[in-house]
Amino acid sequence: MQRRTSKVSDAVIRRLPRYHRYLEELVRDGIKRISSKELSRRIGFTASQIRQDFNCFGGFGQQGYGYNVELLYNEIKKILGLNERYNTIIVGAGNLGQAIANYTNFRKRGFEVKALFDINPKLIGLSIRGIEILDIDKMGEFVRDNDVKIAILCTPRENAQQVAETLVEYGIKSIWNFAPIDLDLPNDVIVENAHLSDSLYVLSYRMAEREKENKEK
Amino acid sequence: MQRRTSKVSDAVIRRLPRYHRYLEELVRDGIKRISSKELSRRIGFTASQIRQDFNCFGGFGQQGYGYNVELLYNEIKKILGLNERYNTIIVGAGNLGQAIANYTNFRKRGFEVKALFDINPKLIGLSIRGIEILDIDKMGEFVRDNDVKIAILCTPRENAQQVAETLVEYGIKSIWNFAPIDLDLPNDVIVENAHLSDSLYVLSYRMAEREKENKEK
DNA sequence: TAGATTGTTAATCGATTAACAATC
DNA sequence: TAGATTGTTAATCGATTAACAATC
Repeated sequence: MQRRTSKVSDAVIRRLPRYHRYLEELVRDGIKRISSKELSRRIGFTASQIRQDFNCFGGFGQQGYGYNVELLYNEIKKILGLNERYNTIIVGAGNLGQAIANYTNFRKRGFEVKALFDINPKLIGLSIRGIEILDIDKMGEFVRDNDVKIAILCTPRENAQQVAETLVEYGIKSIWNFAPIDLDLPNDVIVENAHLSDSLYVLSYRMAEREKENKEK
Repeated sequence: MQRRTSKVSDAVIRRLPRYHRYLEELVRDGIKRISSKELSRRIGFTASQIRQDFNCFGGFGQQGYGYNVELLYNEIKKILGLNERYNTIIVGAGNLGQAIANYTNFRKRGFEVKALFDINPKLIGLSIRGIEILDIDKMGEFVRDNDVKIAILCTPRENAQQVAETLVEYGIKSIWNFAPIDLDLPNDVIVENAHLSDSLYVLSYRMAEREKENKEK
């Protein structure tokens, strides 16, 4: 139960996907090396922060030279676990669930949707890009038999907690949660929220703030 | 250009939608008053932080009593700008764009999708919940004629920057960006990112981290 | 070798938590 | 009045930035 692992802060972790994106672009553009200064100019973090961030995971650079783009990109990929493949299921085959099943980018990155589940008899039996929508009653069996590592939760808010508990019973340890609710689950279950409405409300907050500023003038 | 407005930090702002959610639940459950201590127990922020956060916007509580749930809920709603209505358009009518158009929750909150836009002739002319998919060439005209306040950007990464620039030319000042790219736009344009893959990668990071911890044992 | 740039330590800044006087 | 709980100031903690020695 000890926690030796020098915990990397959440702030750093949430910057990693952005590094990944920019490094991918550099690779795409055929750029071979980059300094923290130049990366700073592009990505918008300070050079100091960039070096600090990378050094949470070990030194990937070389004094006087900078960073080898390809090497750094591969390291970040590995840190993010993007060298692995993960079987996933989508629970809740409504519009959002179907959209995610349809979204090929995730599959390209190693996240493969093996099935969708729903309670709606009208949906059960349909296929999205060759992925079947199954009865939610079959979920437990499916999880056990198909080495499912991630559940993508796209049910309405009302059902989310209960469905999540069921998933955990069946051995799921990672949930990507789109339902607008904070799941209450055992500590060893990893939950990452994609609360779209929270994000939209921040946008609307900033609009309201702007409005207020303009009035005050 | 002066910035007198006592700027509320991003950390506080990003907690507001969560307060909103919990307060809504309290209202739904018919609870009339709540102390920061009890709210802390439910929401998981410290009582101290809760009081600090609310006091960024003025004192909504009463010593010895706590907070009136309904009043507080309405204040948070107002702060988030959720007492307003906003006309929106969705640009990019692929799976994600369609899913968002279909998602009735946003409309209930005052975000009304007036049209979708796409370049794909197969999609143009179709309707999603009575909302038409129009040719992207009509976008400028539509924005001008329909008091569109928010553009929801759901194009592929490759087109996002260019489409965003066009939107800004037509007067759009707020963009909810689902494309996996950081848009480079004038400072007065409000951009809120909903980078789904970034969120997924954080999940996969935590899985990889867990894996490593287990190995080290 | 001289110049560039990292890795890392120290300084600063901002956000969170604790404490408590004010007051309902 | 006594008890509860806020609003707010002060203390602490953690994250970001600056500085610089190490070194390619």
